[in-house]
Amino acid sequence: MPKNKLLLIDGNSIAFRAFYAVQNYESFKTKTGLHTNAVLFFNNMLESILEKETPTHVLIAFDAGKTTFRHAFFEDYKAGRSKTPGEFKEQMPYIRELIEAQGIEHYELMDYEADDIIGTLAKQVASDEFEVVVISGDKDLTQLAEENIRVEVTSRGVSELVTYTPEFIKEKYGLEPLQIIDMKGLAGDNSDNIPGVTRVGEKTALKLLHEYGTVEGLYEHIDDLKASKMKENLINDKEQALMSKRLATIDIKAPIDVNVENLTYEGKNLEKLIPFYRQMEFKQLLSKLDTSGLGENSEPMEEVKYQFIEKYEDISEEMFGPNMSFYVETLDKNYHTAEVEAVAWGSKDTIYVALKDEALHSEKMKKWLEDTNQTKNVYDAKANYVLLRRYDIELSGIAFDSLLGAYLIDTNDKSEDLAALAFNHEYFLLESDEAIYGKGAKMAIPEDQIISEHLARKIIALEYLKPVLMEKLEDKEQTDLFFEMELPLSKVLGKMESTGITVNAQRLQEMKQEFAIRLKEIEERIYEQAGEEFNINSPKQLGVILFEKMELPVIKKTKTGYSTAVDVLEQLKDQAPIVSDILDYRQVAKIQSTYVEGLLKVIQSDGKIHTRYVQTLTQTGRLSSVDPNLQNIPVRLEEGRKIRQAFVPRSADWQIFSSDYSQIELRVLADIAKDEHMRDAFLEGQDIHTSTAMRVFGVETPEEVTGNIRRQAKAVNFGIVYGISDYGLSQNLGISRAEAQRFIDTYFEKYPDIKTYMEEIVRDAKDKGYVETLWHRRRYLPDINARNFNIRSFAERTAINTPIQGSAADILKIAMIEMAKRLKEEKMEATMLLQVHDELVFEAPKSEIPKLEALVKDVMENAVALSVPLKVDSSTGETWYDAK
DNA sequence: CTTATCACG
DNA sequence: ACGTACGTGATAAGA
Repeated sequence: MPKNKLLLIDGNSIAFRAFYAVQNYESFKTKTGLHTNAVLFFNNMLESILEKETPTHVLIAFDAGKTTFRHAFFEDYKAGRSKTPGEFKEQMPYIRELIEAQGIEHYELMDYEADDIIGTLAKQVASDEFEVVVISGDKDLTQLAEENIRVEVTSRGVSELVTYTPEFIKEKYGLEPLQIIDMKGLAGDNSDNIPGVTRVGEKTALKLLHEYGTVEGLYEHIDDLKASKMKENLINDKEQALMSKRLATIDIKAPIDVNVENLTYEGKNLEKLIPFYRQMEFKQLLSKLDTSGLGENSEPMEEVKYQFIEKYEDISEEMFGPNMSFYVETLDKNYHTAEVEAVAWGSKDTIYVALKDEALHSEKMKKWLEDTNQTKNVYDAKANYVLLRRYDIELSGIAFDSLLGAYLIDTNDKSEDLAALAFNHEYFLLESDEAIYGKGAKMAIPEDQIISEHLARKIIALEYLKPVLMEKLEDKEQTDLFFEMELPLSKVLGKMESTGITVNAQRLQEMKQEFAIRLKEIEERIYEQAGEEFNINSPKQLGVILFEKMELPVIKKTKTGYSTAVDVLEQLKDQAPIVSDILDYRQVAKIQSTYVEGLLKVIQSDGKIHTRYVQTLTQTGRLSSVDPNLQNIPVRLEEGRKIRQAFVPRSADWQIFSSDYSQIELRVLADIAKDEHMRDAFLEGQDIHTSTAMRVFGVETPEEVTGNIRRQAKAVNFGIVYGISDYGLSQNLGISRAEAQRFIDTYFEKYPDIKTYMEEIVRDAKDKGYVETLWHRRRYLPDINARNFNIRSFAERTAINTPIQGSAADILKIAMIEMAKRLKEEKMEATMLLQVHDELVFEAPKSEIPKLEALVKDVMENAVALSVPLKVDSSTGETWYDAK
């Protein structure tokens, strides 16, 4: 019969170590703002110990009561400890809950410490039949070590354990385990405020104990010691030494009421652990749990039933119907070029799977996908629109998209695939793509049956998700946002992505040559001034040259060394001409590598660039653009702006047309905050920054507003939108903080409604835990009640900014949908190409431009009705550069 | 795979 | 007193 093994864990000390296992515990937090770092690391540590020790019995002991029997003879026991942080305290109840869910007993005894419970039980139980393992973050426990008691002490946070057996203690200190108490008696312990003997530390104590064995032994022979300061101290502190020893002695006769037979460990309690992990938002841990046998979404899955389609000719009309789910698998994220690995469709009990793109060659499939009345339920509608278009299929009749739905429900959802998304919505039956295909270099297609089953299960997950997500959308009043805005938009965006924008590669090649020559020139000048060659692109090497070799003053540092960012270099420009050259080099090198070479690399065989808009990423509702990013093509500096000359219309007699909203965020703010002064300025068509300048700086007429004053007012307006701070504004304007604060004070005095809005939205966010746009797009702000000033302030600024930036994003989305509709109705050739947050870019036959201009203006300005007018500025040109 | 830098709204 | 503006993506270095 295998030996029994009792695991005894010091709950308090491990919890404490777990809490301090990470520096920044603010990033471990639930949506409602509860910290979870200690719970998480406690859990991880517990699991790793259980796995390593495979105990038959487990108990976790906790301290209880404010005073223990130790306080009875030493008031100041554990005094002077810094207060435990509230972020730690709030997690203690959850740690107990975790322990229960892990299927483990915990115990505490009034006025006793965990040490005493552990000591008593360990000594009771340890025998040749029962091995005992003690886990603690505290070395005190090592006094318990004996033949059948092993003590493990954490080191380096909670990641490693050091084993204390009698042999180890002998080797390390030359002591028996029990002499650990004598060592504490003499040397004391700062953390528990055990005094020990004055000026005696670990080293002296060891020396004395090697000689005399115990504290008592030492005092018996105290007269043998040579006269010394130490001897005096020992004599003076005799009582204190004896008391200290008593304090450090673990009570192995505590009146505990625990029977080891009740401590058997039989594994996790999944019924408790799953909801608990969910509450803690431990998604990683959840996904690793074996959830088989737990309710209907986690029933052990017998083999999934599906019909395997060998050849597209085998596809028949009976295989299709309305209200089915559809899924196309690609391994590469870029659906413009990705190869199709498998296609699946069907409903809960009838599922069809075909490998590769076989199914997409079926005319019946095409007919079903294109039929608006044959509704389909998908994951990532936009990807499907674009990908199917490559097979000459115009997807239509999309009734639901789980990816889009989950994003609206929680913009924070970082699910990498359908399995993770489903998991977040209580569906546990789908394996992750990573588990099926692997990742990185090891990514590969498994055998036919594995991938087919995986796809079939995806269909089941999609069928499950639709009603679940719909209900959640309804709860949040987001059904309109979903069905009227995001879902129609996905079709419009898909069209734009498929269309792509024509790029003049030759123009880019010319620029590449020119820039290469210029870089060479600047490079040589830099090397000459530096007196050596080095990698200018390396901030590290550049820092050495500028701040060590050339001894320029260090203005700012980064975590890793000297900062060489623009604002720093700008300040150093006058001190050494090399700095200007470096700035030039940086500017040109950026344009060359990111834009000229970067764009050349992504021109497809059709001579166009096809970006992908990520519709489910930003926290505010904006789009983002990847592969390549076409939303950050240079415009501010002439040098870079020339890149836009390479963006051209599809044919010679067409033109590029661009329209952008003027001051859309400030208009949205004026509307949301109901500020009459700002609203009047917009209603009267005034220049908003001039108007702000007049009010804030007390200028009588617009003519008197100088360029500089307007610039400052503009910075204040920007600051307002971002959730202003004196520091931020002072940095931006290069003024003092006090001055910046005066600007802000005056601004709020002149625009009291803006001030009220900011206060109200922050209060509202603290109250509800989230903020919303005008169209109910929601962003949760778990940090809004954080105790840490910086973290809380950041959340407060976000609360101010998100409804503004987000509502502006909503407006452009509405305009885009309407624009696509009108272009179709009017049967125009003009095509929408790009969206850059407040700007839409089109291409159109020259002859159509006047009509397009009127139409775009009408659609954009009337997309929504705010209490202030919306205004657009438009321009046309032979290239994107010329449309300015 | 993280850090610093810099491009855009 | 605390130390920052809001939202993104791509590139090159250097662990």
